Amino acid sequence: MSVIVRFAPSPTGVLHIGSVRTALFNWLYARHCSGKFLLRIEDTDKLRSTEENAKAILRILKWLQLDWDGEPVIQSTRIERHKEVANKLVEQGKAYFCNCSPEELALKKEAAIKEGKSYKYDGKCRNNTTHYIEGKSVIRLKTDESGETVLDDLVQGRVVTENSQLDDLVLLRSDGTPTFMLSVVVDDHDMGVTHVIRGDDHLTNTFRHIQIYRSCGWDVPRFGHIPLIYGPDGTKLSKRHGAASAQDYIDLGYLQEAIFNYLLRLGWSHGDDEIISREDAVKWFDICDVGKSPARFDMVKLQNLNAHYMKARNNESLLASIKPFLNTELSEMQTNRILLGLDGLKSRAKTLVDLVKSALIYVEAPEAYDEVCAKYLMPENVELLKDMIKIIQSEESIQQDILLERAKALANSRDVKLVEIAQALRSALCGYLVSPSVFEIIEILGKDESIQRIRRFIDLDM
RNA sequence: GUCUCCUUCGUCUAGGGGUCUAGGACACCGCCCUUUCACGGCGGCAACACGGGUUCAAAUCCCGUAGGAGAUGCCA
Repeated sequence: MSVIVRFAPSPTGVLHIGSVRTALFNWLYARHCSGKFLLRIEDTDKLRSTEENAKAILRILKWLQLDWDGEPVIQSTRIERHKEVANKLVEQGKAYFCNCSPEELALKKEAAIKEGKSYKYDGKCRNNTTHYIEGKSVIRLKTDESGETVLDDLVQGRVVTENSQLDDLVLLRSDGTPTFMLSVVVDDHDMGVTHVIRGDDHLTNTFRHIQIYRSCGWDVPRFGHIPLIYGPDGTKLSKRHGAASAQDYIDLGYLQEAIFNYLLRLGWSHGDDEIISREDAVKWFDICDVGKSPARFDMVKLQNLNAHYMKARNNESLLASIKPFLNTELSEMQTNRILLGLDGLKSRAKTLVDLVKSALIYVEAPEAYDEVCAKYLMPENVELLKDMIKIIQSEESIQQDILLERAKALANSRDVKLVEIAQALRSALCGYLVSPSVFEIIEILGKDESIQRIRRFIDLDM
């Protein structure tokens, strides 16, 4: 039997980073098994679903290179089919019309809570031969009242629930629309899904889903409930923790391969391997190896991985990734300077945002200077800078090694440390005191631009 | 409240009865490299939630306890 999995996000909001991991695990499992990875957009909540959200989901999956098979299934187009299944269950006596009003049920629930009892629908309409009332009736499933339902979960292991815990869930709402419980089961069945890999928050729902499968007489797929991702405080990762959506991480300047690797290692591992390529991930991944315990999201570790993957990228592709973060178009000269400077820049950055900030030295002269730079405007430092201007002017080649040697000689003759000259130059060239090698920067900027920046700095009144 | 699940360094994890004086990675600390800061190299700190069993032997199996999380919708 070939494996068919699916990712079924609802476009009611932005794509959560936890959902991305669910998508990733589904994709990996499908590719590992040479199976199919299907996509279904669960847009039945028409009030909250938007076209933009749906598009954003597809865009992010593409960005992460999680390619899906076939066309995405749009759940809202399948409502008639869902209704058909619900009505058939009524005909077969496996479901029934319930005319209890939401208000009535809310009261019962409130009363139950007051008494400290657990609430579940009391099945008032279950044995009535109630007739359908337009706009009022819902269809409820006749859930097994006794016995137990066993779930042999691929991740969580064997989980058993007493059927008495389950109540008669709503299949079709009073407005005639299907609930998630119904839709998800019907669609998974119709799409031929063999393995349902989803977040752990669905685990208890699964017992209800199994009831529906059985009532319909359908094969129950295998389930794998992956643990949720927590924030640093150990509760479900959310907006409150800062970045929670996939787009947030893109905007923060994380590379696709870093997010892939990070999410992969959250709850899954392969011996001592930390840096794992897509190919190896596909080769090694198995849903059974996913851990049962939830993991906390660690931004710092993501940053470390991101730094690694930035260093691993070639400069052309890094430049392409940086461009969306720049608010100006680059001239050819600026582009070339950045390309040359990227080696020195990328080992110093954690994110693309960092990288862009530091790359600005190759785009334009400093707009402002850090206060600490003022120190290098003292007369003796200005003298050093003037000497450096002479050196830069006189050298035929301003190759960084040569400049370094000349600067060392200058330091010697003036009886100062090289660091004094370097920091003075850095102030002039960058406007701050942390950067790649100043001699490299001079080489890349060229004689004219370098001298111009130094002169401008010397003339400053700080 | 009820149901379900989870618990190894700060974090992600390896481990599945003896090879565990518990391994790796991130973070942190120190040293080296060094024109700054990074990178890189070397080293260090640091964990089996607790209590009972089972066993010659338990991080590993069982039972409790504690803590945490999720579910408990005519949301998905």
